Amino acid sequence: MTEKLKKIAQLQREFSKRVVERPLDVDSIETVGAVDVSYRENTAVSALVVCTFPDCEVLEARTTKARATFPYIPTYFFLRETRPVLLVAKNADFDVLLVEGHGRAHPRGYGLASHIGLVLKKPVIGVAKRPLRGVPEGLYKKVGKAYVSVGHLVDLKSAAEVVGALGGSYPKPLKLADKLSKVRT
DNA sequence: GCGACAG
DNA sequence: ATCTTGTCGC
Repeated sequence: MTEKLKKIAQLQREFSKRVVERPLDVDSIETVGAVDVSYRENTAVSALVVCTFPDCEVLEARTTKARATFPYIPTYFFLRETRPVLLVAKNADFDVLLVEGHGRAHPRGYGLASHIGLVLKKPVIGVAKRPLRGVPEGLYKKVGKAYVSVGHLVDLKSAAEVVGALGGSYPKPLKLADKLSKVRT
């Protein structure tokens, strides 16, 4: 499997070049989406919450289930959560998306948030609770307790502004998505 | 053997 | 992430 991972690592370095970093007009943002995934045995439950920006009034909330097909391996996290995230974010509408995980703040400059951004072709911001080892501090910015990094179609400054405008120690939309994904049925 | 890191 | 009671602290 390590051989497979080496190929994946090379792909990450290549896709990393496709990531677009540019200012995002924060004043024109009207809605923010947030996705998080929780696990129950072999099932991945993903949740999406779309809120108004920056007041966080919930406009939409949905969940979806999928089989967890790949284990969690640090720096290869996107292999595990891309499917669940894309499933729940499909056809959803938002100006910018917050993803639980890193974007550029990754050893190869390409985490889950970057991958989701390239696939959706929408602005995505990576938000994590802890930094990954061996990642230059300049690749992320700490806002409250959140480690913010560029996912796609946004630059670090704008990304930090967006998360900062949401207030709180950790972005509320993500807290809601986290909570929703853990609802027992 | 040592070290150990998004979720 | 998840398994889990009580418990220390703001």
